[in-house]
Amino acid sequence: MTSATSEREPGAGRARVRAADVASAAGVSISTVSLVVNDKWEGRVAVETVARVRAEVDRLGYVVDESARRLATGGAAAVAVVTPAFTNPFYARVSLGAAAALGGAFQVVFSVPEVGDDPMATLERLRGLRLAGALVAAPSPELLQVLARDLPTVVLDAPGSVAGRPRVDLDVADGAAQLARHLVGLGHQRVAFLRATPETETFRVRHAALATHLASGGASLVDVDRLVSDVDAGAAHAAALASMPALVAAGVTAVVCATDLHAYGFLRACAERGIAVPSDMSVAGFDDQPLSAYVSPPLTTVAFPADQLGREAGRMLAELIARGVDADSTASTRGAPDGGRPALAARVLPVALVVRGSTGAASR
Amino acid sequence: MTSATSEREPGAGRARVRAADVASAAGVSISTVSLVVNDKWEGRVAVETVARVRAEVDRLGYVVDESARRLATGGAAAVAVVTPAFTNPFYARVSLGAAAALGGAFQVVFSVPEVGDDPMATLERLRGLRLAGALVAAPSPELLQVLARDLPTVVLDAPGSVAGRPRVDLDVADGAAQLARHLVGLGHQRVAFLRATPETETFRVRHAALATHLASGGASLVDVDRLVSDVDAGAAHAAALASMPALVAAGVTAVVCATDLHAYGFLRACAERGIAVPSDMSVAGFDDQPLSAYVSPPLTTVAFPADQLGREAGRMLAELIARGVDADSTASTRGAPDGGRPALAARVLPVALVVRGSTGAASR
DNA sequence: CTGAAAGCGCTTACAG
DNA sequence: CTGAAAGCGCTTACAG
Repeated sequence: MTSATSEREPGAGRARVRAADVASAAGVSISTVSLVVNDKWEGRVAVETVARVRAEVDRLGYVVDESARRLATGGAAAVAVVTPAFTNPFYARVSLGAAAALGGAFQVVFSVPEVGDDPMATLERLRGLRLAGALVAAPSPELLQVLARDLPTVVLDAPGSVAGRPRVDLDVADGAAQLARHLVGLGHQRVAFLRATPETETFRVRHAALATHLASGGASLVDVDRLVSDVDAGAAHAAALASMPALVAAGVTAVVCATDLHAYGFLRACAERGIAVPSDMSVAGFDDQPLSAYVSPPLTTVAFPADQLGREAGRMLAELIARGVDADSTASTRGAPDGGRPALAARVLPVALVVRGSTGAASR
Repeated sequence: MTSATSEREPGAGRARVRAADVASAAGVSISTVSLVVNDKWEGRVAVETVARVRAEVDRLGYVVDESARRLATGGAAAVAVVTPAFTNPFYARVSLGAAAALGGAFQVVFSVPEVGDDPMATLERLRGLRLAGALVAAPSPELLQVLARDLPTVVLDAPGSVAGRPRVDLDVADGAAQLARHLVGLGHQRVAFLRATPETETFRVRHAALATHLASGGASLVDVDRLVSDVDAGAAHAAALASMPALVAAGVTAVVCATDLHAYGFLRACAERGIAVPSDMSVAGFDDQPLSAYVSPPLTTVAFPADQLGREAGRMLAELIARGVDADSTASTRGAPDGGRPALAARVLPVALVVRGSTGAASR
């Protein structure tokens, strides 16, 4: 009672209950316990026995050891969800959607590159987990290559990167087109783009499609120095402040931001510089984050169906795994529709422009 | 070539490399491979042998199977991080901090209650993972009770709930006090509180401490009907709109919101109702979310050190696990300082009021 | 310095 | 309907 360490041996109370414990308590064999807890007893174990085993399972609080189960079955029960940023609510929603679609059948492991470890190292660690597959959002090309080598992989939001790979994309280009038409309709002639770093495919497409559709509407995307930042409101704010003079000098009347997060920072910079939105300057983003309806003014943005993206990709991955087919062979499946299930190669989700108060008629 | 299914057998290419493969390739035994990959070879394996094994490990791409390793060592290599909401950036930052502190030694598993499964079911699943411990943020009392029963657990941000349990708290009461003094100093006499549901301890304390310190400053916290919502900007916006007339009728000049997320919704409601912030109404929150500096006006709020909270709790949990002591025995350690390490019972992190543009002198 | 063997807790044919 | 036994891929005394 006086010594804190002697009153209880270290780790006491944490002894796990094993199938053997349940078996001896119920007076049956381990095999029977296994059959019962895995619901494979029908026609193989007497109902009374099942009841007896279940009672002991409850009483003792038995839970199957996943490590042992996986080792025995050779099954890979985990799926990795790899996203660029944990703190970005967009990816949180994507992850949630994926977990909803996969959580029943697999343990979902979220990779957290933000913690600062080398993504490759993370991957190595993941490989030890007997992964059944992976979901990779907006990946860098290197990451993609390593991951998909021998693992069923579904890629999210990486428009145009690797053809023929199972993937679900957002129709980012169409979103940019809608936004371009909206701005042209409002009379904007000179538009700038607040770019994101690192510049993954999805950002490149947003930029390029915007330029194309602005041009076909008779307007132009003007290049402004330093109008680029990480995906972070604070960084975007600083970039906006730095390039504001150039923006004004170039006669820009509308700025499209690579993400809503960028737009928040840009909006604040306008407020601080006395630039009225939208009367002096229109501002728009991409994502439609939950908060975008609540900033001032509420943000015009291209809405991406985050949870649908995650859910859809999750479903696709589940099917890929069920087929027992890896990414490479799926790619070659495309040319040979054999009347079986359709190829999984690609799915594009529609996006929608949401017009709110941050865009308006072009100022002179 | 024509049949998509015959060109490759299901799952082909996914055969894992085992220690036995490395062993035979290197001409050594499995034991030696194990010793080498676990860096336990010094003084036990010849350096040339080590080199040979390592070469084969690299060549074959061998990664130790975690399931087998855990089974063999009996080690619990995973730690669960349980937070109320995945999509709330505050908890994302907390989780990141925890992962940073624990990620090296453990696999960190994030529990995602938002997916909609019963938290108790989640817990059962977690138990099969050979958890070494758990971090639980702002838990419901039931959850806490089940979790800590036989698992080293550190509780985060649950002020005043369970005494004597290893925990790290935010000095929420002090934050509320600072905010109360700030408002009193600005001349506010009638203040309202936008409450959060579900009302966990941390929210109760914010509310109570605010009331107390407002009172001691000669001001009062007035009760306003329907001024309550989920932790969500949209829900808060609706609640704000609904209670705005009552707020005005009651002569309230400042509203403190349970979280910044609530404040975003409230701010928008003010904008829509033509209530100027801060000249007509002051608004403040708790959290200091990354975005709070970028809303309009920038939000006065009590800053919580999210990553420090996660990191600190992670460190504490790691020590708890290293000691091989569970939550209960730690509690009893408190009364018996035996010259050993200090009790882990509690740690309180300071918080700081951040004054921005959303609070100002009380309107008439 | 090296390897054969036991054991971690399961699942799954297989034999009764 | 039930159980003994092999095997999943490791780690770790133990014996050489």
